[in-house]
Amino acid sequence: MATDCTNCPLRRKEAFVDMSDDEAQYMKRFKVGELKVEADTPILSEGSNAPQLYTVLRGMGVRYKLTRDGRRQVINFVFPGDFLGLQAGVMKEMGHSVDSVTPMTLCVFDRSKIWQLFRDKPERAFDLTWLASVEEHFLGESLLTIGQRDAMGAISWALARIAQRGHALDLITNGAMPFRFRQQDLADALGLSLVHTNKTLRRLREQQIVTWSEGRLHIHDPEKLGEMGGVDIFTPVARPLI
Amino acid sequence: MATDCTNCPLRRKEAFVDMSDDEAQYMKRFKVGELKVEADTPILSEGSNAPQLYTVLRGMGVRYKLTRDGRRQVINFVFPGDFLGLQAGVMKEMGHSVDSVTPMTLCVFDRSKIWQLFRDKPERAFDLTWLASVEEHFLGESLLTIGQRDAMGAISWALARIAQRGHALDLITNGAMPFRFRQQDLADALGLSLVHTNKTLRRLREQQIVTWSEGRLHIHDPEKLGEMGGVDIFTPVARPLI
DNA sequence: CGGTGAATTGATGTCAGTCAAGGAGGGTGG
DNA sequence: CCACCCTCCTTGACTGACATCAATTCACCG
Repeated sequence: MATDCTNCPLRRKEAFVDMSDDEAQYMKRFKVGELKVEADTPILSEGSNAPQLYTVLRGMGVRYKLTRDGRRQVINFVFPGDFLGLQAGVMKEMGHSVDSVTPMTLCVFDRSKIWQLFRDKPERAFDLTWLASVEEHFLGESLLTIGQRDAMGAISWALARIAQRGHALDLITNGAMPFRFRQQDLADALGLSLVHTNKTLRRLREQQIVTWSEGRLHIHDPEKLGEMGGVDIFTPVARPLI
Repeated sequence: MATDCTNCPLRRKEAFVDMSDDEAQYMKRFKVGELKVEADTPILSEGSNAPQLYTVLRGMGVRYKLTRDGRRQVINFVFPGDFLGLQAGVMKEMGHSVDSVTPMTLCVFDRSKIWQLFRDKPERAFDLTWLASVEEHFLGESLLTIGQRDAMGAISWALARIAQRGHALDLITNGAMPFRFRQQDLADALGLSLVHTNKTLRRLREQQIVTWSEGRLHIHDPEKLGEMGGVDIFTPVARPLI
């Protein structure tokens, strides 16, 4: 039933650095199961100390934090191949929550085995640090965007990043990829209001750059989008798969 | 001349998780030297692949990124005990630049030895991942602040975090700590204009919460500041020292 | 003692937030 | 099968927090 790591469909995607058969074999022992969740389900919760770690096999979601007065900051969008729960794995607790947005399939790993991994497989331990660094790198870019760029620039950046990710994951067919988030999710990711996000998306649509409707993101002009967002859509960021 | 890791003055600070003598002994071999830089000196630069990694022994600095049009986003403030260059250590390149703001003393490590560390000292490798996670955790909080909070909330948060760090490092004497940054640095950290930052600081001063002048931060009302910023100043975040 | 960089303060402008209302689609139950 | 409700998207009008512009002060320094 569960997908065998050695046959993991994600392994061959351009989004990830190569994983040897040997490594896949090792990860197979590390994997304790598979979890399917439906859309809009909490997966990890901020402040908790989750006993399980996940790699996203299928589906999308959001990482987010909440303020005391209920405002939400989306940290980033979760795509297949993303590793969830690392913070709980090494620190005491999660710094953010994760919810599914579409139905998801998750590979489940046992948190208690993470230490084994550091002891037995330094290459994989290195990959974990690498992954944390990729995340840190990305968050720095988010910070730059939210702190310094205007709505048009911010939304271009976010959509370009998403398109880049979609491209690396082979999700794009006929210039479009599935993207079943709400405008509110994007607004919360960029610190913008829903209304202003909507109006900015309209401008991008009118300029024939991207159209986002009915859960699909049509990238009409990837070059333009990439240039506006400051992202090279066709050059994926190398990241290891856990 | 150079400080011996086993006698590192940072080890005993509350800011860091305990390091055994054994570990300190190991780090000593890992350390290749010490570097002194004066104020306002570039230390690492975004996009570069630094051959050396540093732990801050003394002094303060800023991590930052620049937009194409020259705007600057300060990622965070660098304090003693911070580890610089991890991104270059595991990925190809740095995601941000680092400049000194005061004179600094840096412990220098050789990037090429980082792999040895993963192979020989899994505990220390684990600490590296831990460190990256702490950083990620912090950046998530920054994102929440910049994206969702207003100027007063954001500045309170930033100053409370700084006070928390200062407290954990024993930098506070008579309710004040050295803080030789410019208002522009804080403004760039929070995505605010210099003018608005200045006016907000004035309000905090008038309310007898904090006073920042002549390179010193006087925290008159830590409870209030902590509450406004959503930070418990007297409970430091546990982080490993590398 | 002119020059430079930082802090400060007031005046003015604007980007984006908030408020409000309508429309489109989907689900449900009477 | 249609009325009702919900969620999400869309659009217009108004408002406000913060940006920008501009000028002054002060400290330091060669």
